[in-house]
Amino acid sequence: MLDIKFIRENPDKVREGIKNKNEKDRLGEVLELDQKRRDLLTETEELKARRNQGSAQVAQLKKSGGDAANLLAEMKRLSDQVTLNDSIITEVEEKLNTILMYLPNLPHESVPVGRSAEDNVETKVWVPDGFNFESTEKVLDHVEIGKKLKILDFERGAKISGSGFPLYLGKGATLERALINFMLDYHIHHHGYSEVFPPFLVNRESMKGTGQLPKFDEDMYFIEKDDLYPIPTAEVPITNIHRSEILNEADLPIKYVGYSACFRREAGSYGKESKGFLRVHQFNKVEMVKFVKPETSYDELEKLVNDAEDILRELQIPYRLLLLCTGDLSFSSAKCYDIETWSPAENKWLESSSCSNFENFQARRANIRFRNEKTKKPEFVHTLNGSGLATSRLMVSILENYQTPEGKIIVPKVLQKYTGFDVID
RNA sequence: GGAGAGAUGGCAGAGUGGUUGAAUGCGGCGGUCUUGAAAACCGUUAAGGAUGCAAGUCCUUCCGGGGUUCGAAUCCCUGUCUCUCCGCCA
Repeated sequence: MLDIKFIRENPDKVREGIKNKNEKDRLGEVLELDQKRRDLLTETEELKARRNQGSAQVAQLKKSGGDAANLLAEMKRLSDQVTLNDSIITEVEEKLNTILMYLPNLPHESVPVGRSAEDNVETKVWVPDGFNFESTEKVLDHVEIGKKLKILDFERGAKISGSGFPLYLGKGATLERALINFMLDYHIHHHGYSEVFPPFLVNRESMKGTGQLPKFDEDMYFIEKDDLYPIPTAEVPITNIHRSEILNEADLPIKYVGYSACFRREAGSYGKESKGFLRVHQFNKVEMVKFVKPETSYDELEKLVNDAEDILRELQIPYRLLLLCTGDLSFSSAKCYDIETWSPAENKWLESSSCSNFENFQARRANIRFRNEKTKKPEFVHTLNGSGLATSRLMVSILENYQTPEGKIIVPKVLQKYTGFDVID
């Protein structure tokens, strides 16, 4: 959520940011409602002040045994007016708030302006020693090799739940588990994150806090009976750990890493793009979340990206880094890097991680603050998060990049102590 | 799922309709004393909003929502959460 004061004072900046994000501009309505609200408040608060004075007078009169009948009648009228005004104010505030909740975060000035994914900027490509994009070796895609080695079974997953719910079998299941454990351990021991294991179902407030609601209701699974949402990412429960709290400045930055299953409806996607792991309703992800002081958040973003890259370098998976342009930036984020891993069979890059700085957009929604030691006043923190990483697309890259000509899979060296085997055949 | 108890400031904990935004204690901050520190003593210490150049003034908030009343932390309804007991259960 954007600061209404900032909007009021910088309407042009806000307008430009919204436009660059290809979002709908409802600034006129916002400014109008804001003005209306303030006018009503001023008027009503004056009435309330009079009511408070009157009430004190009544108390005084009663104590001294005087007659308060006339005063009480006048007070009644006053009070009715206040009640009426309050209900109008509530109405105006609700309207204003609804629009504000649908306004996107503004892009940071360092983000390239662009319309779509075409305009994203590739900032880095990393490949293991001896890697060659032009390799002519025949590689089975992850669905074929998964079936052949009996480690992935998309058909039976579909039978159990529906399409997009992968079933891992045997060494495939072990490899998935190993990958998750490796990534968690690495972030905990090499990057200083503390581990959390969050709930996978969250309430409405949590979903609003991180920005999934109200705008993206259609993308979420929802359990109506209990009013709970299966999480689309661990970002939601982990960021909400500190909802409505005032943190100690000395404790910042706070860095959490946690695993969760992620549930996404992915309504409207179909065809080739959704084959196998490429687009699924349930996948596994290790997520990093940071709460930081505002002036450090862009440095923290660079570190966050590097933490995610470390995993790929350890796994020896080719990847590239994209700086997203304004038009491809998500609703809540001010700046975002995507990390894409290489799929030789698809002959393209697959998004495996997304690392974002939300500045205080989420902190405002979720009311997450810290007490500034100098001013003694609470201020909003900046929140960041990044996948470190999602296993599904990463698994595609592993199964394809570690394939031998005979159709076996070599287990990446760093995962071997987690799997207990070094080859899948 | 059933029965009961509870939710108050950073923490603990008073307060059952009228200067209670809230006693008291702890903690924090500033000061006195001290060579320094501790102790003791004194003072200070919530958040959000409206208005104003500012000083300030005013409004709201005692888990959330609704109600009664001139006036609600306090009374009524409702939701959520916590605790205790019973039931069920990985």
